[in-house]
Amino acid sequence: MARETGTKRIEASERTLEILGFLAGRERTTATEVAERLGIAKSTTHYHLKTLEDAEFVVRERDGYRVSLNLLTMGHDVVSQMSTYQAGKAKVDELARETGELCILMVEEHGYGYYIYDNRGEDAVNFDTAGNRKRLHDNALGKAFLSQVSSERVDEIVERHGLPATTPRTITDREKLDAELETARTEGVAFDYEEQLNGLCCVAAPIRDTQSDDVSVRGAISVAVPASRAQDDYFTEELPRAVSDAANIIELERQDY
Amino acid sequence: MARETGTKRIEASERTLEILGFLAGRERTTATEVAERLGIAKSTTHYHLKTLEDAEFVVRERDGYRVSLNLLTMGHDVVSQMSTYQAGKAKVDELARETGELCILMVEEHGYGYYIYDNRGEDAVNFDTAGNRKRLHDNALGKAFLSQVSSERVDEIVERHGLPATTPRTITDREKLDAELETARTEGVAFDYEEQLNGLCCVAAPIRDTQSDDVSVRGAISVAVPASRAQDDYFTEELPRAVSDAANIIELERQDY
DNA sequence: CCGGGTGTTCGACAGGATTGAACGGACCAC
DNA sequence: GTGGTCCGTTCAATCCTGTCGAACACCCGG
Repeated sequence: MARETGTKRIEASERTLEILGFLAGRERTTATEVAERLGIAKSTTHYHLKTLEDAEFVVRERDGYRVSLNLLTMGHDVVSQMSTYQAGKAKVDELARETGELCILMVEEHGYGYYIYDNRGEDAVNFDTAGNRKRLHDNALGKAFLSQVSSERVDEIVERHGLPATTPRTITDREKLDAELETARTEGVAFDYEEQLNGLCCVAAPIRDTQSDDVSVRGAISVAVPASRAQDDYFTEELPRAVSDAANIIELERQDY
Repeated sequence: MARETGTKRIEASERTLEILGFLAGRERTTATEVAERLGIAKSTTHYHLKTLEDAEFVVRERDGYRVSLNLLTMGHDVVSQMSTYQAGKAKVDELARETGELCILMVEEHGYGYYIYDNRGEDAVNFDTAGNRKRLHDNALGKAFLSQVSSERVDEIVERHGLPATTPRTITDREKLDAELETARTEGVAFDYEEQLNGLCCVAAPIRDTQSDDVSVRGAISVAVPASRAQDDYFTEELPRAVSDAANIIELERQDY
C-alpha cells in the first residue's frame, strides 16, 4: 500500500529517515560507517546525524551513534491510544492468570504483526515479546489475523514479505497456508506447532472489528505454551475456548473506546 | 548537551522530525491540522507526511495520520542491546518474585528517566511503566540516579526540565532536592513518598558503571509499593536492602556485555 | 446537488542540501 | 615521544530541491 506513486518526496528527509532506520538495526555505529554503508558523503551524513541528534532521535556515545529511547516512548504512546490495547490489556492479564501461560496481544500494520502487550502466568515460557515485530505467516497470531482478510490482501502481504522459514516447520508454501487459513476460519482459532520457534506452540483468535459494516480485523490474541504442554484436550479444546472467549469480549469492549 | 552550536542542520529533515514528534504526542491528526499547528504550508506538510508514510514511520488511517508501531519496535531493539537491560532483566524478575511488588529498571537519556523494563509480583500495583519517560526529580529511580552525578550535571538537567510538581509532595525546590540527594548518596538508596503519584511509594538504588575510572551511572532499579505498605522496617530496611543488593549484582554482571 | 472539509498537484523561485577535499583531534603501536 | 590511522568537523561552490499559494480533485453529509 505504502510505496511508490509518481508524486514528490522530500529527498533530504528520506535520507535522514533511512539513516535512522539503519541505525535502528544495529549496535553503536560510527558516522563514517553509516556513510560508507549507505553510499552518502561523509560530510552529508554528519549533518544528518547532527540533525537527528538535535531532535533527540539519536544519541551519540563514545563509540558511535545509536537510536534514542525516545522512539520507545513514542511507540509506547501510540500503543496506549489504540482501542485494541485499551480493550485487550485487562483480558490478556486475566487469560494469563487463568491459564498460567504466556499471553500476547498483536496488532497488524504494514503487513507485519506487532506484539503490543503480553503477560506471563505462573508457568509461562519466557522471551521478549512486547515490542517485537513478526511476520504473519509463521505464527498463530498472524494466521488468526490472516484468516480474516481478503485473499487479495494475503497476496499483497505474501508478495511484500515472502514466506521465509525460521524453523523446519514454518509454512513456506502458499497453498498450505491457504488451507490452514481456511480451517482457522471455520474453527475460529489458529494454531502454531513450533513454526516460529522450536519448542513453542500457540493458539490464537482474531479480534475483529464488529462495528463497521464489512467485518474487518485489527489484531489477535494468543496463548503460547512450551511444546511439551501442547497436546491433548488442553491444547486442542481448553485453550482454544479460553482464547476465543477472550477475543469475543475484547471485540465487544473495543467499541467503547 | 544536545542543542545549539553554530553548525549547520538540515532544515527539511528538522521539519520532518518535528512533524513526527508532533504526531507522537497526539491521537490521529489530519494533515491540515498539522500544517496549521506547526505553521507550515499545507502542501509542504503533505510532502513531509508522504515521505514519512513511505518510510513507514507514519500510518495513514481514515481520520488522520498517526505514528507507526515501527517506532515501538525500533525502541525495543535499542533496549535489547543495552547492557543495563541485559544484566538487569533477570534481576528485576527475581526481585519482583521475592518481594511480590512492582519492580522497574530505568536508564537515563537526555535528562529523562526511561523505564525500560518492569515485572509485577503477586501483590503488585498496576500501571503502565515500561516504555514510559519520566522526569528525574520526582521519583526514587530518578533521585537514585541523580545522587551519583556531579552537581553541574544536576544543574544542567534541572535547568532544562525544571522541577514541575505532579503531586502535592513533589520536590519543587532545588535545595530540598540537594539535601535528599545527599542522604541518598550516603544511604545508597533513594525514596519516594507519593511524590510522583498519589498512593505510590518507591525505593531505588543506582546502577553504577564500575569499570570506567571515574565511576558513572547509567540507571537505577526500584521497587514500587502502595502507600499502605510503605511503612515500618519493610519499607525502610527490608526493601532498601533487597534493592541495593540487586543493583550491586547488576553492576558486576553488566561488565560482561 | 451543493458546500465544507479533506488530500493532492502545479510551476516558479530562492534558498539550501550535497560534495570532496582539507583540517583537527583522539587514540594506539611502536 | 612520534607517526599513523581513524574519527568527526568545517568550508565554499554547485546544482538541485524544498517551499509556497493557488488551484484542483475528492469524499461525505445535508
